[in-house]
Amino acid sequence: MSDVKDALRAAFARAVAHLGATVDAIPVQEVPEDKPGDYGTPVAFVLAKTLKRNPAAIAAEVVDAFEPPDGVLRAEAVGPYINVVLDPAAFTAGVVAGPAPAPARGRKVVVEHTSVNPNKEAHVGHLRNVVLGDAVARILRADGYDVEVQNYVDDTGRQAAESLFAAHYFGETPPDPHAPADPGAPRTAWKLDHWYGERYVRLGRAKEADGDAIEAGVADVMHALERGERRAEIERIVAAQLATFWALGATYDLLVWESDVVASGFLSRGLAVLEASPYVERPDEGKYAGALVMRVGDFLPGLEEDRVVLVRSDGNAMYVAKDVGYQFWKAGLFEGLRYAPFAEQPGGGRLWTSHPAGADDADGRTFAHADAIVNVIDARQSHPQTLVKTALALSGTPEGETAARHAHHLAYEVVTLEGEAMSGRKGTTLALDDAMDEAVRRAGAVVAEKNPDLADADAVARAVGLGALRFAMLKSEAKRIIDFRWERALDLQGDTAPYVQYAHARAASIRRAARDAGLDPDAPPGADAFAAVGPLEVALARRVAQFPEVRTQAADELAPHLVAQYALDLATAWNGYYNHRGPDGAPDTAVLRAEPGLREARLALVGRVQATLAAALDLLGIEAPEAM
RNA sequence: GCGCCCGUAGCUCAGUCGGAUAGAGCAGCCGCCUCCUAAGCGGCAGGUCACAGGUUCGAAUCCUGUCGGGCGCACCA
Repeated sequence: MSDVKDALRAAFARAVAHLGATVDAIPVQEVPEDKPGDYGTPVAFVLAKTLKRNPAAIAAEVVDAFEPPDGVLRAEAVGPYINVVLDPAAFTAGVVAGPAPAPARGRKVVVEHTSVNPNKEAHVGHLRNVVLGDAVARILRADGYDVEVQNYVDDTGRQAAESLFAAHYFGETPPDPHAPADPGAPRTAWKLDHWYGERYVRLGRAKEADGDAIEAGVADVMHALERGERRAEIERIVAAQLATFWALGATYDLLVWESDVVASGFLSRGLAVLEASPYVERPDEGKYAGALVMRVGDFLPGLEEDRVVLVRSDGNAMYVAKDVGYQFWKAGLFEGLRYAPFAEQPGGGRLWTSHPAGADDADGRTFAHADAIVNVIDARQSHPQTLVKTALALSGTPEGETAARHAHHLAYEVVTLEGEAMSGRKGTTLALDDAMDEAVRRAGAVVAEKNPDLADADAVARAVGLGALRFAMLKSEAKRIIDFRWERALDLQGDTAPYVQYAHARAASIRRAARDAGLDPDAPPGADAFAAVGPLEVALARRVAQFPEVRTQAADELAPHLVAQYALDLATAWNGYYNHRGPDGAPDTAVLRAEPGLREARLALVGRVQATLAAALDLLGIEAPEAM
């Protein structure tokens, strides 16, 4: 059924061959609304050039030679276009039977996303990273790839050190993360990421008056972190952050700690590989004396300074060098991380973590060894990401070159807040937890108003509110700047998740009513049930049939917005079908009141629509309520 | 200065790797619930696809240039 386009390509190719011509790839496209036919091809234009003849005449000849595949009635020439008319019964029945399962790709993709500094609460800028990465992982998995989601924890960085030091500096003791939360108290009083974040911002302000002492204290904490002495504290902050991401519906396979990457020797081994490169050197004099630098000018033209520091003259590695080691490991070149369970995730599955005291294997599970790597990282980090990739390519090793070729930086643009840049350092952010609370609150108010008798009102409010938030981050391309504004992010009508969810609930409602009427909505319709379906059903079924190719394209392009746009299109097609009226002004697409036979066919189509809406939403990490 | 990204309706965005009359949502106006969920549907209005060249049977889409906006170019990450 979704293979109709493939079948058409083949059929067109045979007809074209009949004219003694060949075309490498025959485009098959949907026919515009008001033109005759369902699918069509402009291939006659291409042939016109080689055959040096009128495209309309060629189209007519192709039509003559065309033998319709199953599910297709006939072809007709519409000017220079060649359009085909589907057999409504056969096509609709094929769509209702469901799509072919996604092929097993036999390739493993490691998706790294989230990677929020473990020193403060996540804000709505991080929301975009989490939601984008989670959706990409879901899409790749659904499209047949073996997917592993990693979340990198920069536990040796300055930011983590500042938060830990801030608590000490202000003489405050962090709250017990297991103590029951006081519902009335602000999160900064009991949720550890918020608690530390508040101290972190306060410490930033205190630097003006007491900079030297703070600097010394932070440096001490950084050294302690490098020795792994304060890992437990960072782990508690990470756990607090994860609670938020889990509530959003994201899950992970592995936390990779920077300190473990370093301790496992990936940094030094990565550097050893790079040092063998003719592009890497250690100058004795000049401004880079004593540092290890990489010369990238041949590969990245136009740089003011073509040398990049990998290891500082004081011996400390730069982020780029550490990341090269990490990326090598992802690609399977290095071994040696140890693993321990970190948590059982509400969304499913055990979350593992790298850990110095862990085991060599994780219950028989193998991490890394990626065939392809996707790094979901802010577009502002494009430059260092390019440097990492260049370093892999410059390593002179086939593995490094392969890793570079299959590493993708999924760059997303910033999220501004009401037109203003956010700063975690200054504390001018909107906490993700607060945004989620507000989204659910607003959705709850609408649920109470629209459907006061709804049984699972709270669960529906969560699904709708969080769905709206996620959808707002996903519906346009990653390279678009998003300005977070309450009215738009939490809008519940128009091009939003609730619009799609509502269409889903409406379909579910019909199936419920069918059950109440003694029908089995899951029973396959009889062989001749589809005889009475017409153009309205075909138009809807055509939309449904697009789903697998949308999913595959979204996977190939790492572009969840394609799925979001498709979900809107399918919901629109379904709503239009549902509300359709005949020439007499009376509804003409009723399901349960249709004559027997047609009734079963429509009911089955509605079931397929519902399943497809739910599947599309699931790729975006959005729940599909049965009622709302 | 150099590099990357963006410029489509008043606003926010889609636009099937060059195809048919450029589509949605929001905002505005007009209609539709004795009918399976009106968070919905139909209609009206709104466009020199930033600008100028070029390639092509055909360009919002590809190439060159210009203008406007964002980001990046540390011994930070």
